[in-house]
Amino acid sequence: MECTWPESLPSSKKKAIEELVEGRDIANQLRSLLSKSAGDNNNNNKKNMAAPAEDLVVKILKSFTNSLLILKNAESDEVSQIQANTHVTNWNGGPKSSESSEESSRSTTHKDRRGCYKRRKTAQSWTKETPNLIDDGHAWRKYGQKVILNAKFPRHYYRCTHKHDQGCQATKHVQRIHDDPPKYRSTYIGHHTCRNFLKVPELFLDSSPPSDSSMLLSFDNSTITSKEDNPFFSPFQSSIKQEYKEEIPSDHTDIAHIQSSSSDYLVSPDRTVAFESLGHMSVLSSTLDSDNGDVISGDMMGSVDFSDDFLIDDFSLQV
DNA sequence: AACATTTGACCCTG
DNA sequence: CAGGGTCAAATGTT
Repeated sequence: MECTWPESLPSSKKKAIEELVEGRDIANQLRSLLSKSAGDNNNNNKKNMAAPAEDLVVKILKSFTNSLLILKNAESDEVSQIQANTHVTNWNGGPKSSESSEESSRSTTHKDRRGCYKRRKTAQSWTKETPNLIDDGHAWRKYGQKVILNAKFPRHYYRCTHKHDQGCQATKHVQRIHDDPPKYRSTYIGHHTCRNFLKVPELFLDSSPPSDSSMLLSFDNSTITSKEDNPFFSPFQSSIKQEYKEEIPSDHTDIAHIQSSSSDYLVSPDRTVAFESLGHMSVLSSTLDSDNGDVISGDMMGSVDFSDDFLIDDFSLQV
């Protein structure tokens, strides 16, 4: 499949974005409403608040449903689920040569002492670029570092910590690609089959205004992505301990600082409110199962790892 | 002691 | 053969 995100958004996607923006706005209203409600919830106005909140929630769900339908009907819909507006810049779903350059086409043979050395053949990969080093919620273990030709910075190779105990084949490599405005390109290869990351009680739906520092799932700057795909996914767990230390700019030298700031993105009371309001209203599954099911459970599913709780939350919201 | 990182060698592919 | 991905011994950290 072609993996590069089109230069100009198709009109259907623009429409989808409009819908999502509307959904966000309504969610903002809902948030205000709920916060007011929470402010004086020991009064007797529970019932007053319930009706308009419900109405707004219905609007949100409808808006998201429309978005999904639009996206589903768009060409290359599987990409759109992931890439619309995100930092993801490339998706390698099949034989492709530009960026990953890692496409074996021959059989691999084991050799002696390196034992089970086996280069991944057809694993899908996708890249994203982030200005920060952000925990993505998985436990990664560094297994190598290479100086790359024509690259100013070495490339760091990570595999899932649970490669051995759970057979998780996910790997990634991260390379700093810009210095001044720090920019890191992460390439994820394969998907996680482990379930190591801590469950996230909140839904990371950014229903807050753009002024909010939250980035995850923001419909302005990014979109719903899988946890795997989203660099801001990781809530509590710092999965990469000593990553990038020689490349981190002076003001980011403190790993702990970086990780805590990523947590700031993630733990947003606003999103918690949104989740608690919406989480039980999952309606989408039927739509997705009937139509997008192939996308979810197929290759894309495999590569992006939608098989977790977070995925469920995501799609529950999108209705 | 257990686990993670570092690092040079090995291996694969173009 | 060069470049890049992976392995695993050595070393560091908790």
